[in-house]
Amino acid sequence: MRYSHQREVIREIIFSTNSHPSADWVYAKARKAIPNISLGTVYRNLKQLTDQGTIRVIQDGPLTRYDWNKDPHDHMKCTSCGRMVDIELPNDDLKKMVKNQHDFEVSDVEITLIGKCNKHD
Amino acid sequence: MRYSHQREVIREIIFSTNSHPSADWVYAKARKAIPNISLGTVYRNLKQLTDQGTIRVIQDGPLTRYDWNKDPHDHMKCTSCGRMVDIELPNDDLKKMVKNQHDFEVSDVEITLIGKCNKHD
DNA sequence: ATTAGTATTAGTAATCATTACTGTTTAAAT
DNA sequence: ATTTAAACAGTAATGATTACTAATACTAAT
Repeated sequence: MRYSHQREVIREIIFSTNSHPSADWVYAKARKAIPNISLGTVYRNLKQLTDQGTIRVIQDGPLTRYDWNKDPHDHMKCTSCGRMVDIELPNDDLKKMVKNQHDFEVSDVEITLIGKCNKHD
Repeated sequence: MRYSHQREVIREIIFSTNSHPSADWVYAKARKAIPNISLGTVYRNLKQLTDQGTIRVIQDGPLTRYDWNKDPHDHMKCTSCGRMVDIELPNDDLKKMVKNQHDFEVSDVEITLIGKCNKHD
């Protein structure tokens, strides 16, 4: 894939945060570096970066977010502050169990824990 | 909540399938019973039925789907046929572990297993 | 360094899912 | 039967994402 300044800026934005930003948030950030960057450019490059495995998509309800962390991991979503935090949960047992009991070959496990983080009560 | 024929038809459609239908699919079905039913009516009633706990929403990537099964359960999504099947997975250990290790009070656990079901190889 | 070829871009229009609005209909309480 | 508000059909508006197009800018070959 050919170099582009826009894509590089977008990549850096994703890699600079743990907040799992939306396309819109990336767009706002990107405009600070490249004021006339187009929203379409943001979407196109987010897709390309995802396709080539540089970043990944996470789904927060109907919201699409992006994440630089490609290691297998899960998420905790706080209902009070809305923040989504990474967490690593074991799932080997889950995979085995499903394979044995349902003959379903699991390639990926997505776990989202919804609740309240320690900043609230 | 006042009775409405439209809502009753929509409710029956959801309860008649295990396919976790989208709003659009429900709309298409509903038109067979009530040809001039409005898409807005479908959305409004799906929301009402969800709010009153008669049905529930499940998220399939960016797609919103509806489900009559309100028991706590998870989903297996087959990458070959796209079908989403219910499965009950234990998660008490998960909750305890997260509470102890991260001081995060889990109210809901959403697990989606992505892989291949036994109809494919 | 110049050129040529094509991926990428900005800007805009189009699409898709969902929600909001509005005047009319209808359930259901009096 | 009359009244009242919830629900409706039809349509417009919104928000997220994708598609289109003519201009621009990487990059490889000259």
